Amino acid sequence: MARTTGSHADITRPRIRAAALSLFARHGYAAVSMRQIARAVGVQAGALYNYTPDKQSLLFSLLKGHMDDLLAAFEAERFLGPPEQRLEAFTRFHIRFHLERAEAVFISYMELRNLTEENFTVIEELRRRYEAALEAILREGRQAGRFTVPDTKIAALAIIAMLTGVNTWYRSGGRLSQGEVEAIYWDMVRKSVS
Amino acid sequence: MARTTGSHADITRPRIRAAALSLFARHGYAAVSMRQIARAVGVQAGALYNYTPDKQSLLFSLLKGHMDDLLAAFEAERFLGPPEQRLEAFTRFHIRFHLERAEAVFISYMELRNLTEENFTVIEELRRRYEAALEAILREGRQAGRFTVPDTKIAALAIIAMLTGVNTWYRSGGRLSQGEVEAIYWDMVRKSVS
DNA sequence: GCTTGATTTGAACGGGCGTTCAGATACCCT
DNA sequence: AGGGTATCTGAACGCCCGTTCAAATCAAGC
Repeated sequence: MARTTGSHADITRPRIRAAALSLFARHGYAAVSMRQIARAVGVQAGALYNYTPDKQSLLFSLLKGHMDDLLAAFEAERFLGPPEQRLEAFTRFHIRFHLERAEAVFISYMELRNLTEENFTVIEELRRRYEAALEAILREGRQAGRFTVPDTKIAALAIIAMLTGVNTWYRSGGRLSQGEVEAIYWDMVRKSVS
Repeated sequence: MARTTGSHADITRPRIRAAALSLFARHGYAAVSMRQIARAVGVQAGALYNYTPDKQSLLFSLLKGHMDDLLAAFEAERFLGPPEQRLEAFTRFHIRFHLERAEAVFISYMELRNLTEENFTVIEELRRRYEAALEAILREGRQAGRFTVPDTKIAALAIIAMLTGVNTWYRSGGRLSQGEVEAIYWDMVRKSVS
């Protein structure tokens, strides 16, 4: 009989994913070899191929997983109430979610060009869906006369770029707590669409 | 006597830099080989080493050149007048300058991690100087009672992240002209610090 | 405790990497 | 016309790459 419980795969697979995520974030996909990932896991390079058909699929799986997590977490939040409240919830959610997974966020932006065209299309569509969710909030706020936004599509992209920028400088234990950072950014976001 | 005018170096050097810039932007520093760069220039790989001691120096030179250009162009603008006017000038300058050199901007963000520690420090310091220039505008505007900014340091980073985000979606010939984009972003920046 | 299949090893494959350098080439100068 | 040097070629160096696969190892169920 096959071993179904407690098999090494249950342990090795996440360790490979974690090692690949960390190494890709630190050195870049192209600069990291399968042997380096294997070494980080404590295994020979050949063993990785029990878990991924190739290096490209490993990258794609990490990015796809990250985007799926993002959309799932977003939808689980169920933003309710008036537009201002929903925009604030989005702002705080975005900062919190992205700070919690800095490495995944990093490679999701940096390694897009290392995806095959087919894989890139998939990730881009998921990202587009997330952007559309923010744009919907802005559009409804504008229709309700609560927001003044010349172009909701661009405003959505601008806000996301601004918020994601937190990841480039925030370090926990620094001058500001995460809550303070959220408050500062919410202040700017709120005013920028008022 | 040495050939001093019309030497091939005057032609080859910029072609190497242009090819490297373009290839690094498209595929990433680590994924591009010296042989690929040479092929794009129409030369053998060995010839590149008449112009750069090694691949790392070539990358650093491109990034350093970009940052020097940025600071030189910024200082040449001589932002004058009241804080609002200077902030608007900064906003439009940033968008214009960055859209004009999308490839250099791209690698200046993406390839920082492929710099040696020493080279990274140099680029980081130049970037810090640019950020400080924006922060100075915000700080003076706040002191003059024209801006409401809870944290000028973070506001500067947030604004720069928002503005640089234009590069990820803007394509000339698209729905909006560059002037329209500048106007939309200036509207958001202005309000965000009001 | 043996069988069986999941998991891993370790070696090999062809190929590309960054860099070096002796020799060939091309062009300016006298 | 010929000398001299800036520039380039082409081959070579040792090394690492992604991937494959037969054989070894391991652990669960009988």
